Amino acid sequence: MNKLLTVIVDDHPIVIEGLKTLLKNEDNLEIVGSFSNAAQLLSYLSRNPVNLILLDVTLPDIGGMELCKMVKEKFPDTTILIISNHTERSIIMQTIQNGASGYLLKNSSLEELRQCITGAIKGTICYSKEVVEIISRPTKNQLRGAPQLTRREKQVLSLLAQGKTSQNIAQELFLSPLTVDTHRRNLIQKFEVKNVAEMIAAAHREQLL
Amino acid sequence: MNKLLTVIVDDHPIVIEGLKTLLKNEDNLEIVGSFSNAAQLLSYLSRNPVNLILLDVTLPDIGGMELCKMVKEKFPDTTILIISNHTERSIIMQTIQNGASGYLLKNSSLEELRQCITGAIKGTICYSKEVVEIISRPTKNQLRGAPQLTRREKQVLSLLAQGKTSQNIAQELFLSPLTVDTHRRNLIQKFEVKNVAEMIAAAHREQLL
DNA sequence: TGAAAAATACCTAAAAACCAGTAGAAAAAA
DNA sequence: TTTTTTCTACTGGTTTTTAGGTATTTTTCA
Repeated sequence: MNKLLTVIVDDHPIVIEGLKTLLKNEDNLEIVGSFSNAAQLLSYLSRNPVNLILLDVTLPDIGGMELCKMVKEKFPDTTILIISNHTERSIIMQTIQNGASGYLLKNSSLEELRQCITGAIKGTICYSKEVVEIISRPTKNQLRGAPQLTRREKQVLSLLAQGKTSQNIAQELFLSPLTVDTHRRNLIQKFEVKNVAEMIAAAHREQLL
Repeated sequence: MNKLLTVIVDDHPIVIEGLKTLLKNEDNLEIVGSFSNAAQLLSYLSRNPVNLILLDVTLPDIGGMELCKMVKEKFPDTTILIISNHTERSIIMQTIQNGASGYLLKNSSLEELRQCITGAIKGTICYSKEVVEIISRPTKNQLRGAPQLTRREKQVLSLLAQGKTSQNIAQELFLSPLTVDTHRRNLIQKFEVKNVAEMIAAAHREQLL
């Protein structure tokens, strides 16, 4: 089997050197080039065959995200592995959407790197362990999550969103206005907001209205 | 060019089969999955790249509307086409507002479907013929419409939604609290609501926040 | 340039919301 | 059945909003 023709794209020379060293002894892989920006890579690709690209997402000229997309359009048979420090879920998901076959953090072990490369070449998408964690843990928006509301509180919230005053609500629910007031205060505490206006906005964001 | 990776989400197996059959012979599109509820779709999306989602709005678990929004937040590059039987204007408009790239009725022709898919992928929003008719005749709701707000009013509205008091806002905008008060009152009048809480809810409905 | 719209600011007073507690009864969960 | 949560209601006090106005200065645009 031919060796995998591999290039590295990263604007940190140190990272390039590190990867080169790490992969020097891999016998099914040969590093044929390394570039510090997108233009260099594209120029090289148009002249030479490449099987695998190890790509950083932060580059001086084009965002790695777009670059990934461009490369995949022109050279769909080339496998792209993202090697990055970004731990934001959205960025990771986006790169995959743009055609990358995997995502590794720069502190990944050689073992993980090797595993991801072989996986990616076979066509599967491959993440390093930490990345899997990031993907599987819901976003902080979901993490903080909508507060747990009681039945009564939901009722009161909904009536507040209709512009009703405590008195109105009390009449409607056959309660003392003071009780409604308590519910209102508990709601504001649960939502961790300053007043009803902000609470309505928050409730809307959390799809509670 | 790669084939468009397409998934179908509908709780009617018959619709799924129908769409599959219709699209089987499209050579620039490949159906890689079909799901009967939102949870299945989300789980698949987190693991696999998808270019196009054909989505029904009525699903057993989450409303297609919310689902649409969620998907677009997490995977903004995925194109969503709504395929539905709902002919209510508000629903159609809402899906578009939530990030869908088009809306078709289930009785649309293959020709229309094809046209909408190519259009949507290119970034334009695409409706089938009947849907265009529905949209073009405005409803009484649309007649009342969202109020016309001035620049300052929008600012104040936004800050109110953040739970700020008139004093806070005044400081932030270098105004007299009394001025902010005036803006607030004008806003409440324009929205024809009773207080700020209801206004925030209304503003959210009209997609002004 | 002149009219209309928007932004600014003020007054008064009542109504409502917000804050910080407490506490008994009812319902749900352990 | 005991414990916990939820629902109920209260005291007392402060801050903010709301409702009725009026009025000057900027901006905008026709």
